[in-house]
Amino acid sequence: MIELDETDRQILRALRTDASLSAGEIGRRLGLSQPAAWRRIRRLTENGVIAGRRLVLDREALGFGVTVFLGVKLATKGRVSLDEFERAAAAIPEVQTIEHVLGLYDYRLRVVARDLADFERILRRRIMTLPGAGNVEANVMLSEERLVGPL
Amino acid sequence: MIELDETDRQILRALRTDASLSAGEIGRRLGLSQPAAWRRIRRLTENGVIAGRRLVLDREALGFGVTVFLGVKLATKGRVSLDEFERAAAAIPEVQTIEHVLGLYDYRLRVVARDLADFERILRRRIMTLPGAGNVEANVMLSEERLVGPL
DNA sequence: CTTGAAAAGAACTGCCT
DNA sequence: AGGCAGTTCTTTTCAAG
Repeated sequence: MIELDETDRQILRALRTDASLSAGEIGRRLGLSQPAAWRRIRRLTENGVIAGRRLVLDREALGFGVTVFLGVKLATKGRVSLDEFERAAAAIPEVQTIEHVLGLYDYRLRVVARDLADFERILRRRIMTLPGAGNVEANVMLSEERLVGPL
Repeated sequence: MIELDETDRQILRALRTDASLSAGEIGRRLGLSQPAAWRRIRRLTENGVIAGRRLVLDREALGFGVTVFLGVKLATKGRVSLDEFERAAAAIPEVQTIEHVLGLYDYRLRVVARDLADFERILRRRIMTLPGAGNVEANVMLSEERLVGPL
């Protein structure tokens, strides 16, 4: 675990909302010089606190109107079947994330589809046929609020 | 829905993995000039396909070793209680995302905590006391694979 | 830590095919 | 739509306090 001071936290708070902010702009907001802010950002990147910068795409604009969360309980669980399941799930283009979890389910999948008819096709042809897949439970996303989380 | 050609898709594929790539670098990879790539990126941003650029933070490096997915079924559901629930949930710092879903649950929450003891504190003190919260089901994240999804 | 300056690179503009 | 040339701005590094 890496120790951060309050200034580092403020930098991360600003950047996680908008990663396109320049070091100069960050510095202006926090009362730091441009090089000071830049050095801190570089340090946070080097020590791994900043793991990357990603584009946020508008799924609706891309024609994916439906997002579904799947909870999958495997029928048979050996180490081999976990790897097998993950590889097969990762090969489905509509699957956005694969989370291995402990609890009622074994895996949580985030799946996008053009519409519900498209989702049904994916569910029947791709998800239900995943190796080892037992019970599958689905929740259709109505709205999402992306918060930032603690810092 | 916005129509994209194959070049636009290639640009998005490159940027969604690493949003810090410059227009020039993108152009080099696709055999486009820097202004051509830049104009396409601007167009994608203006028409809303690119919704933003976000930092990816390493939660472990920040001292949050535990991520838990909660499925929450509300006890009473009126429009008022949905808003109330969302506002109260959003006020919990450890809550990273709030998804309103249709299915077995009403809400899915992504929660981070320093460790399991910390999570128990959050669950008992903050989650269980959310207005309208009925059944709460939890899945502890073991590992996560972030894929990109279709394009 | 700061300021200032300089070099490199990226962003942006206008004009051309 | 794309390319080329040029301008402006930011990033990045360095020197010095």
